[in-house]
Amino acid sequence: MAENRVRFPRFFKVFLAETASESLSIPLSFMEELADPLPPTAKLEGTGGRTWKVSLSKIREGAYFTTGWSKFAEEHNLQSGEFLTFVYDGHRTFEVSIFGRSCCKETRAVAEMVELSESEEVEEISMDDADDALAFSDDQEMSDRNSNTDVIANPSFDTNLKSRIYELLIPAQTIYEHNLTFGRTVKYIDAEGITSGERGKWADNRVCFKGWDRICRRNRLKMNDTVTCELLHTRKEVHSIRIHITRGTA
DNA sequence: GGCCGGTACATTGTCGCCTT
DNA sequence: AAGGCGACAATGTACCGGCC
Repeated sequence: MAENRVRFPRFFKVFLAETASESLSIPLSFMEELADPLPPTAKLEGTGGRTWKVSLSKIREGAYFTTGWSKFAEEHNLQSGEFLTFVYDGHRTFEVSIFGRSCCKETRAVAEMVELSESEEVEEISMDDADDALAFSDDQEMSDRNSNTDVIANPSFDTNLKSRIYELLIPAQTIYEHNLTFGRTVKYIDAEGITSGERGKWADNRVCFKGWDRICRRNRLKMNDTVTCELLHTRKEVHSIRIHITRGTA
């Protein structure tokens, strides 16, 4: 199935208007995939088949899409909380896919009208970029093939800032409900990029992951903020946790 | 026989203490 | 300061007995 395809390096970001409308940071862990020195520009290939030229800037140790990014964001009508995947061809082109809040891949800023049968479009979601970044649960995948309802495809749970900030506890109920398994590490994905955490060892086999303090700190979490942790998995094995933060009002 | 309330036990979430 | 792990409180569930 997917194993025969060329595996280009890829990363994904959650778009937040307040931090990413003018520029977008490229995850530090992705820097090793980029040429050194950094090329001055890159090409973004949108979901509608058009391309945008953007500047690549190195700020401190990180790289950013700068000039041209805001135009891309505007023309794709990017909204906070939407999920973007970037597939890098190894030269200068990033193929960008947009997953709206329905968790389905969306086509925006089209170059021309292209007739796409429903089955083709869904196939693209499940076979292409989504297989690494977004893993749909078996049940949800089936339902998404038949409808485009506004539901969250991946298991998720809510948490908030605890006194024990360096561990993230995965609720047993969530694990049980979705029959999930976990490896030795998990990737945390938030608006700032990707970081990873190792699994903690608890006597009663409950599941918790370290490195959560980095997420708490870089997102400046407060006690009244709600953090929705979306569990991205492949065949029920969770490989990443996507972080959505709802700021409290108190 | 079916329903309801009380109790016991199991499970889970959080926190504190000790070690590194 | 960070991490490991146990203690304990809170919550959920199963079981049992009494009543209608």
